[in-house]
Amino acid sequence: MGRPVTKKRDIEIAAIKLFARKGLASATLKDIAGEAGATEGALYRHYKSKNEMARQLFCQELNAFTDLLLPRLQADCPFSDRLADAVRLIYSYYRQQPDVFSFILLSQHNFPEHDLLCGQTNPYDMAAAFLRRGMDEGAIPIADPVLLTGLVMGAILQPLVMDSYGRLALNDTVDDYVVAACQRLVGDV
Amino acid sequence: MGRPVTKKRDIEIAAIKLFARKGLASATLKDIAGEAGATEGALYRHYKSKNEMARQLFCQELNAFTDLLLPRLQADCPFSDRLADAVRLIYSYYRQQPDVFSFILLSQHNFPEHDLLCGQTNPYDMAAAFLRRGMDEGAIPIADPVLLTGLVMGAILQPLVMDSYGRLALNDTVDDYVVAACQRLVGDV
DNA sequence: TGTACATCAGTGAACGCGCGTTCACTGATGTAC
DNA sequence: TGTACATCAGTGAACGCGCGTTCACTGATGTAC
Repeated sequence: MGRPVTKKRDIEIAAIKLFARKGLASATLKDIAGEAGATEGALYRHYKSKNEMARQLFCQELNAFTDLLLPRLQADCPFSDRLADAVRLIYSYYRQQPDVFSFILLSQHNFPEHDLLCGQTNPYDMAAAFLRRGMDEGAIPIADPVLLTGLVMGAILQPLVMDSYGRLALNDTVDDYVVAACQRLVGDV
Repeated sequence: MGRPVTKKRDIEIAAIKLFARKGLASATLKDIAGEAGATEGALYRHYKSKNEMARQLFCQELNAFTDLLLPRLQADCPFSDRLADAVRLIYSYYRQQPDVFSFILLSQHNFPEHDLLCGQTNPYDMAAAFLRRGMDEGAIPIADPVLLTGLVMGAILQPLVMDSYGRLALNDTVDDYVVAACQRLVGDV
């Protein structure tokens, strides 16, 4: 039997929460240690440095999410069902773990090259491939898949950003509307 | 005749550029002074502090932009023309001043209360009012204006974000496609 | 026109604070015999 | 079972660096007479 409980998980949860709410640069180790009920030194028992911790948490959480998302995007069902599934998954993931989701969203541009290294795929490439397949299947009109990815991802994610900044209160009826809006956006036929 | 040239404008341009590219917290005064061809002390001849400078630049640039946008949104022409005008203005502004635009986009959540103070209106409220009027006029289906604002703003802005991070190359044909996509998205009739 | 003074953007060295990081130490747990 | 030792998460004080900020000083320009 390995050593029982450590504070590693507490530190991770605290770090994700504070990174999500204050940003990577503004969340200090003092903040994180305080939130986790540990000291700053404890952090270095589990991670090499603050940046290394942030990078590792980012990859870990991003991969956990894309492991759920990818099967939905590649499923064997009509394009519009796959799109609806994906939107609902994203919104449900955000509702269950808002800090994790905000952390991924906010930090995505802070790890320049490691985007590609930590996982086989990143969400943007996955979305572009998904849309490209929809075009190949004749489910949606031909267009630049990368541009359409931007439009769709933006439309899906912006309401979540607005929710996390208190500009919008997400309720249960929202998902259906967003699904329908995305289907209009891609020009579903 | 007032004093001739100072370095104030150089410092502003350098600050906006570095804030846009590195973020408020990561762009240091040393960076900014170096980029502007000045010393760190020179900055304090024009601004009380780094944060004060950032806040002032943000308000100044945001107001300059909304002064252009608002008339388009409130014009006396069909709803779909107003929408198209607004999209084209945004994309043209971004193309002409990418650093300014990225700075506004990135910094928008860093000035909690001053959003409302520095100008009469913020872009999200303006967009929501614009969409509400479209619904009142019967130009688009009734929906939650704030949610629809999120969807539309996200769709419009995300391609610009992707362009600034090199994921997407904006060319001249993009604007037309984005305009059409937004019209589908709002359910234009 | 020339002289004395005021103003002010800019300089560059210095300062002090807050940050990430280090380190000697503690104490609890697991292992060997 | 009991004793000696190894391991390792956690502590908290200390360190040094980089940052924003300050300040005495300079030099150029405008103004008064």
